[in-house]
Amino acid sequence: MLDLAILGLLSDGPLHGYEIRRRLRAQLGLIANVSFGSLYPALARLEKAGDVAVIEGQDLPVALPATGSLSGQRAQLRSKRLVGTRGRRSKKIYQLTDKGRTTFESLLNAAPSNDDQRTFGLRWSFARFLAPNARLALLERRRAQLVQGLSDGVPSDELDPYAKSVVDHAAKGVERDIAWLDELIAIERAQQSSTTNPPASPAAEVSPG
Amino acid sequence: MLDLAILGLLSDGPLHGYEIRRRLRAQLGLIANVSFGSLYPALARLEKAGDVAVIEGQDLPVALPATGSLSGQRAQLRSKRLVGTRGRRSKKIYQLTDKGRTTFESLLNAAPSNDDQRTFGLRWSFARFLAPNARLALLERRRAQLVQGLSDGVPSDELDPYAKSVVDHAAKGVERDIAWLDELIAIERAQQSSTTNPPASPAAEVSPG
DNA sequence: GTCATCATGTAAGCCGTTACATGATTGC
DNA sequence: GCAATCATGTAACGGCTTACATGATGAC
Repeated sequence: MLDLAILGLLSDGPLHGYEIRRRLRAQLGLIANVSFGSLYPALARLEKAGDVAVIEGQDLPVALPATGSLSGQRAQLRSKRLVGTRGRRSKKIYQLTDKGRTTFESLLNAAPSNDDQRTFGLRWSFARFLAPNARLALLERRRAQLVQGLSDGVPSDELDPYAKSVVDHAAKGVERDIAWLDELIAIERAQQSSTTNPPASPAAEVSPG
Repeated sequence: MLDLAILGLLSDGPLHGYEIRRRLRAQLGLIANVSFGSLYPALARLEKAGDVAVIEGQDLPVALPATGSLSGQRAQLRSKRLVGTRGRRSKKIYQLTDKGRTTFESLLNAAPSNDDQRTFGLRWSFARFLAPNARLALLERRRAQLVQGLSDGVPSDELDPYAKSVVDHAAKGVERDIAWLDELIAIERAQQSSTTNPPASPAAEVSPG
């Protein structure tokens, strides 16, 4: 899931870790507060897998002026100490590779699993990268899940007032979600039919919001 | 969190694991699908900690009466087989201990942490076990969190339509949650003032739903 | 020259999952 | 008698968090 989010954000252009996190909170309020302890390892993993590649921060000299001094000045030593051992400490800007783009698409499409309960919002945020029919499929799958969940657990009565208020409120929320999905489905359908058999009106850029 | 849910459910009377899970889905749709792989270990842990105690299933003969029944013999043998080694295989009915009751209350009250983002619904389900002022505090803390979250991440524009639709829908959901909390707060306030200084009208049993 | 913020990382651990393994009960 | 369901558990593992540790940059 984190991978999906990272690859998705990088689809719009190179970013460094810190910035990725910032956007994660800002744009996808859902995943708010992904900690560095999971973000950086995830980036390292993705790099190792060849899905992303580092392009060293441009604002730092890319080609290090290889200092000939063996001992060197203390200040210099401290700032460069790590270069030989594990890489420099500065912005590491990540960029999607071709493989990464492929990975992203398969992550985005594939998901009959039940975890798209949480990842639906994330997926839909990246819906522009999906084919129109995949978009519709995603929406309808999600809708079915919600309907299912509603019919499943609704005894509601014979709960004490507090518990009941929670259940009822949650149910109302799910109903709203379904209504929202119905809007989105309608929009998608309209768009699809308008592009497949080009009618009179252009109707460009229909907003799903 | 699972502990809280378990202890809360057991506050209404003894239950066995399977039933706890059933109620978890039914009553608290939130935690739906807690797996056995986490439920049973949790119960074991709680038992070890002395928060719950096992009362062997009453529907099974505790003192096994030597039935003359033929088919019963095999079944009895089989069910007894493990008694010496690891305990019998049958319903294990759990019951809250006094310590468990205390643990439950502290779990329910204590939580300045950020995880009550997810646990709020659970907590409120058990609000009847909270003192009136603790109930109000819980509601107001939750409200503050939601308001905070709303003001935090709302650039909203300059996102593509799909991402925007997600963000906007989420924001609307949060607003609805806040409105709901406001209702609950009003109800609590009314109840509190009506019980502290008893006015004319009884106004018994105000439903928060 | 020091403080806040930006920036990257490691280590330990929690909480939960899936997959596996087994036994008991009930209905047909 | 056999299948479905009820019922309990273990093992392996995964993802994310907190806490820790470090370094660079810019503002004042």
